[in-house]
Amino acid sequence: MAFSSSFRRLFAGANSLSSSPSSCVRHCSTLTSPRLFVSGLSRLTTNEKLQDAFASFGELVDARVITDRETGRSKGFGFVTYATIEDAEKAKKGMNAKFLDGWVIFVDPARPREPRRPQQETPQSYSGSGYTTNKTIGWCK
DNA sequence: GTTGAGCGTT
Repeated sequence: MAFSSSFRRLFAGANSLSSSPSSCVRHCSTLTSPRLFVSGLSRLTTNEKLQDAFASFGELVDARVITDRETGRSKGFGFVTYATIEDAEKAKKGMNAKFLDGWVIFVDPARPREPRRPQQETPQSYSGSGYTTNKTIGWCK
């Protein structure tokens, strides 16, 4: 059978074509911070509601709805902080585009707030020989 | 009562 050889070549070509140099994207959507930004909240949603809605995904360290100081009402978004990043990831995937108080809420990784003044210790852990220990977060299973 | 796409307080 002379067909098998041409088939083999076609398959080999297709296989080599499937390798793209810019396709270095890993299926790893791990967050870099256990802090989540929740938007789309109802103006009636309060901290307890937010906490109650997100508590079932992991250990919730903090959950607060941002309220305007002048009016005392919710600004329509809030922040939730989990004990671990995995829980935050689970909550993000589990609560994103879901309903809360009749509104569709969106969960996204919170942006790192501006560098605060030198009050908190700077854990610049050195390895001993002048090299910084890179404690990169990103457990990819 | 207030219907918006928005990243905050010690």
